[in-house]
Amino acid sequence: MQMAYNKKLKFKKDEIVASEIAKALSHPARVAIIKFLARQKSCFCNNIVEQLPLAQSTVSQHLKELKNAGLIIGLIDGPRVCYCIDKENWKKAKLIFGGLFSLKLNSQKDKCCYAKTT
Amino acid sequence: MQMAYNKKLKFKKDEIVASEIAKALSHPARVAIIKFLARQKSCFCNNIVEQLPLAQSTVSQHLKELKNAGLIIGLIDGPRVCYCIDKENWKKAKLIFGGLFSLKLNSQKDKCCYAKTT
DNA sequence: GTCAATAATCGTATATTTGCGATATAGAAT
DNA sequence: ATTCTATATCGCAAATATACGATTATTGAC
Repeated sequence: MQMAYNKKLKFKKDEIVASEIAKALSHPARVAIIKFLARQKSCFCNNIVEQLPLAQSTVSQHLKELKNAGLIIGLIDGPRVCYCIDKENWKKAKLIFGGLFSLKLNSQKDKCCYAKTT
Repeated sequence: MQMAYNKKLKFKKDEIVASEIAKALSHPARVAIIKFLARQKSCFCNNIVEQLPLAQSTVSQHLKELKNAGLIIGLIDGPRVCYCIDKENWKKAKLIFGGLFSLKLNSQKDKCCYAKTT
């Protein structure tokens, strides 16, 4: 799971962490899974598969990615697996993204962005 | 820029929009660029290149992706290009992600997630 | 005009992601 | 034990992403 040429390690920790959460949410299926898990009480794997226009094996892969990113937890319940959002990590992710989107934007009128668009 | 086998279109609009913003932020270089632009008054392209451990052509590609996602704007200023955050769209992105991370999580104790971890 | 500087694009190599069918695994039911 | 169900993993193909050097296009300075 390494980035091409391993450039990832040259970035700051917080930038890497934020990008990893973003990557976990960078596919509509994974966004859909998160939304589904948030509102469902029952969250067996097969319920998730039913919700998505993808094959079971593909959904399983997306679940694995969300699990690796720490956003969800999978728990064995008899022959099935029950998935749910990892509330602890979800809270952390919320804080990280909240921080990113709350960056105070400097007014740049006096320096640039006053010419024609590319 | 199509998803494999074009499955993207089978998802809901809001899920696609959220995933596209997430994808734009799914690389540490692009997170770093956003953070840099937020705090800088001068935001010429070469300033951004200096900040990153990547070649000019690679940075240019990352800028293009952020531009395509609508998160930044590039404006010609003489021989240079000045980049800045698209405040309007940034606000929208903030709302979309805010909405996602503010999903009320149902308590799932009574239905699942009480067994051993996978 | 020529030259230098800036940034985008092209071409290419490599890595990663996405997707599916087939198979494997594990537990439940019989 | 056999069978069924649920899910993960494997193997493969196609699509995308990442990265760089080389080239191109544009502008400004001379």
